[in-house]
Amino acid sequence: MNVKTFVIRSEAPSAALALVKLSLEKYQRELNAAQLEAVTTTQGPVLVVAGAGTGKTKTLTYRAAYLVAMGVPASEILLLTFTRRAAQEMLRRAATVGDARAADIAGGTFHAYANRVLRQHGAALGLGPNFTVLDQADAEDTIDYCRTALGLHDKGTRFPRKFVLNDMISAAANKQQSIEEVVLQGYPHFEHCLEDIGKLAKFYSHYKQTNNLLDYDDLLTQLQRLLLEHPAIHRRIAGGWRYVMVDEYQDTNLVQAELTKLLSSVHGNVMAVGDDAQSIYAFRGANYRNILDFPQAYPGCKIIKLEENYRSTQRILDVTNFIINQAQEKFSKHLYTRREPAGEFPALVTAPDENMQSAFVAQRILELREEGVPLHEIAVLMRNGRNSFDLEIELQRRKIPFVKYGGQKLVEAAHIRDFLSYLKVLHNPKDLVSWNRILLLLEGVGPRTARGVTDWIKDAEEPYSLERATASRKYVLALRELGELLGRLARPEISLSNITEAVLAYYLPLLRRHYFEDHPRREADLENFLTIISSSDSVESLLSELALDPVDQAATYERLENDEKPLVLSTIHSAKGLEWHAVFLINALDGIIPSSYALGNSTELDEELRLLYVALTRAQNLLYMCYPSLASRRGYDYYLTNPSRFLKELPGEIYERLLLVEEPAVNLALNEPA
DNA sequence: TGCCCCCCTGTTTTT
DNA sequence: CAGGGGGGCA
Repeated sequence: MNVKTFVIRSEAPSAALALVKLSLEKYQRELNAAQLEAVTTTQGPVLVVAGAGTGKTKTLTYRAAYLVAMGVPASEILLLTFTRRAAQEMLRRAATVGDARAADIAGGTFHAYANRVLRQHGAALGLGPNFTVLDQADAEDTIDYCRTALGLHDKGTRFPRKFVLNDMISAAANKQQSIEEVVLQGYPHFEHCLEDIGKLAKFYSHYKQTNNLLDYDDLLTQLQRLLLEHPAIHRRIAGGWRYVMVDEYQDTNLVQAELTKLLSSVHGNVMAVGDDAQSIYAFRGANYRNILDFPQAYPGCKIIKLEENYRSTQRILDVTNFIINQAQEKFSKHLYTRREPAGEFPALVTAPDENMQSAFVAQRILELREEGVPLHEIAVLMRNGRNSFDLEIELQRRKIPFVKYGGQKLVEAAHIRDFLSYLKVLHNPKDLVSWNRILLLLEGVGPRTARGVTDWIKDAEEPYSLERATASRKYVLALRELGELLGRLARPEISLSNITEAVLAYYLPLLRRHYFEDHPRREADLENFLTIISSSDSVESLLSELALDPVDQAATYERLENDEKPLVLSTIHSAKGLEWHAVFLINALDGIIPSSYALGNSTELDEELRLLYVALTRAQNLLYMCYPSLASRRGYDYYLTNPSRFLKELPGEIYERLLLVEEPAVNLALNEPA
């Protein structure tokens, strides 16, 4: 098909034109040719393939500012990004580039955007406006609840666990496949219970429908359904977006790709930005093919490549280019920089064991700080959240403040979820999963009793009159106390802070009993959590904020004692899009990166390689790739390890090796005058 | 029948 | 380190 573009000239007021001319000089001065082209190409579909550190964010930011300066109302621009943080940061910067109005551009994740639209138009699908969003842990609990309801819980031992079930159901939604296909392809060892899994998936779906619940995948698929099945609504919504921009397009899944198409279908002005070499979310249904297929999906699409790197030194790029070239699937970009000088060689650091690795990292960080590098300009990256435990202890010992991103989140910790369950029940008295959770905290109440009570709640007119739920006198007092508390707090005039205070007073004794061994730590967590959420103004907004934009600090969070901005610890996934002066990658071991789960499969192995690539390309000036040659399992039982297979082939002339040795006692003797 | 405690195992990454 | 399963006990 031949496609030409025909530009309809807008009759912009001349004042705006003058402004554009004026600022165009600024754009020409501050952007390179490819970036400028991406910024000023406003009509039709555009794909920007942007290598790591090539000014991707800058390009999007300037484009947003440019569009607004051209006179496009901010309310007609939609910017979809991977995290809400990224969107806010981008819009804030856009406002400083050109026009303060740029800050009013609608931005956020696909999920957050879907949430907004569905609250408004969900009625067309039979959704109430006050549906509850289930985060992953909620979804798992709900699935577990459904499993029990179907009586699949005591059918023997081989039934998948709740998080596996959730993965299956989610994969089916994200890849637009049937649950049977997913199980047969990805979980052949569960083929024998295919039928029960299918039954459960159906029941779960039905349960969500009748209880006004949406999980993450539903947010996307329901929005898709809304746009597909209701042309009038589709026209109105898509008609409102004159410009659609999608960041990190390589991490979109099929549904998101489809949504992009649907949302931009009226005006046809869509820009996708991404890097196929940085696709790291396949486990979530992301398909990096989306970005490769973009030109086919949007005939007439203009492709712009950004290849000049502004972030890293040449020596870092030499290593990262080599790394990514080991991929089975070849990438077409080759990053270069004009930065001078070439910088320090990236270092491969072999530590005798994990403690020494931590000691090295901590010591080197302190040295850098002495040299004037602020702590927050340094990051320690790891494959999974638990890889940093040893280092965290070392950092605490040396009083180095840090924040940790990724890994287990505060809102996923059992005690925080307990606490939130009270709020959820207040928000939605028919939330049986949350009821179940808080009932189980009562002394003497187990699954069976809890089940009886939730069965009663399901049809109860006054669900807070809990004492009517059971004939057994054993629990009546505890149930009455709980019911009265909730009944008192359910009034609309009670403020969120009053609610949290009362719930805390009620819950603390339960927490101490239930998590006796480590309750002080958990109490501290809870306190920390309450400070974080104190800015919310209602239970409803708090809950949906938490589901869609969870407090992204991990549960272990060192409070700062002074004003110094902390060192950053982060999983590689959470480090996406960020950069630091110095980057330490720790535990770069075979079996960790690449993960042992990916070893058997070259597609997954490639994703691990891209992940390593993402980690290393975060570094501006200094890069340390560390691994311990001896690791321990559960604190004893040491065994030898191998460094990541991806690092083995690195040519000797592009990096340097650092062998760690303990300061020999001899030196002390020599330094001391006899 | 239902609850509680101990032991075991293993979750990579996130909206 | 946390959650699930199994066994023991009321």
